[in-house]
Amino acid sequence: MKHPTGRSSLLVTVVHIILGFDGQDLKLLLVKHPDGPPKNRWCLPGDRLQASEYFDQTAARIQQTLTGRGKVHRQQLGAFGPSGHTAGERTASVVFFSLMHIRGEKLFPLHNCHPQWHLFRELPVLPAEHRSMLQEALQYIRYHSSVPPLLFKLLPPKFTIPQLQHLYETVHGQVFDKRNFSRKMLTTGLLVKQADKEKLSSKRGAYYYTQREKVSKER
Amino acid sequence: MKHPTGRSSLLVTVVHIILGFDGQDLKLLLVKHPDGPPKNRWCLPGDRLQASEYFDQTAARIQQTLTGRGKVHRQQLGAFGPSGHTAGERTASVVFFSLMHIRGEKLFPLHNCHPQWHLFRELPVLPAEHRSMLQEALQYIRYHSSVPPLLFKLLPPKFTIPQLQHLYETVHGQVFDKRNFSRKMLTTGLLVKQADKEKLSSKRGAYYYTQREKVSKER
DNA sequence: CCAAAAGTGTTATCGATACACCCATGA
DNA sequence: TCATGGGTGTATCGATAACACTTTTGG
Repeated sequence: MKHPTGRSSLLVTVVHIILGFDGQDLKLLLVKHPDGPPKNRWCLPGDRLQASEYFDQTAARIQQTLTGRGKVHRQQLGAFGPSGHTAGERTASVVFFSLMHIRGEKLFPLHNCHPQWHLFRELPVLPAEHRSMLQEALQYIRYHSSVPPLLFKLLPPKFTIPQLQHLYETVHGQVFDKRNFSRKMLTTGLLVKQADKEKLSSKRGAYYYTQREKVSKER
Repeated sequence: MKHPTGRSSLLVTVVHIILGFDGQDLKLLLVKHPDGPPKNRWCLPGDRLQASEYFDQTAARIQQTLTGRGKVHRQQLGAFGPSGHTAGERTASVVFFSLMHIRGEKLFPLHNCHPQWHLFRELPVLPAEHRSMLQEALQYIRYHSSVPPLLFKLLPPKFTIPQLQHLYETVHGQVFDKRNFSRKMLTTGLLVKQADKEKLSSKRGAYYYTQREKVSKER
């Protein structure tokens, strides 16, 4: 597997784009470094590989450390860079993204970086390279959100169709017809209607749904 | 952009999966290392980054060196590994794939590696990690071959519809209805019928087509 | 004249879209 | 009782899939 020898002088980090949905709003997990660089500026969470880690294990560890949860959807976007093209030190990043629902637990620091959920629609300005990583992630998610319903990974255990529609509209940046939307979601057969309703955001209340546990193989 | 400091001990290489189509058969470009490792065994071409190279530049250089052509479609699949999980030396690979038509020119060695086109349907056994890279590339190509017609990148300047169908069938590993196939291809508006015919593979002959130069912005 | 591959047209089905009204309830 | 958001049904259109026969020509 090895190619002509030589030791890389690259610094390789894993950057992890963590999107969350709390039932109302889409959010992005950002961290701020008190001692930088970049100093005191919000950016995407990331870390170096530890000994014997695969890239995806690093991503899982970052997420586990920050959010306390590791068993969630996660996917690699690709390798970026290396940046620092002219300088002596070069940095490459392997970028992952993850979709999780936010239960409201506390976030934990990673290497003294302060983590915080940010409303997706009101993000602070990120470093240029992080912006392009985020753009690619969004592009990927939009493109893949329909057929295998990727965005379902963002859902809390119980959710309503209007919440789900709101989520799709946020991600796609456009509005959908509510009848067509609910029909499409329902006909996937992946949603299970519950008996109880969510009554906070409307007087009538909207039925809760859960995701179907397992799609049994057809016979 | 940088994260907590420390120098990576990783060896980072770029692996490039180059698929070619000569109008008849789908082929894969493999190289054999006379001095290994892996010794005297066919595997996917690859190389280390040179100073100031981006990953995609490395991939372009590999392709340029081996085939003499650099201006072709190329895409990153992602980062693999790092392998060598237990040993001291760890290797990560950033994998690209590329689709090009084969004009029949000579191939050129890269670092003494002997390159050769192999029939896609009769590939030698590759190292395990290379097999999984190839699997992922195929999955990607199959999934994305319809909407923006990715496989068109494999086509020579002139080709026939039956050749195109044969290519699709090879990649997908299944057969398609010839009437539906040609209708779908023609209605994309991306093909331009030529006056002359290809007469080698049939008595009647099949019309040549070319790809439309540029899709002019509507109206 | 015949084998072999190229080329062509119609119908049925499915999924996607557009669109308008009634329901339940807290205030 | 009414304003607010939740829930439902129907008609149309375009894309896809299934399917069979005719054309050309080298041998």
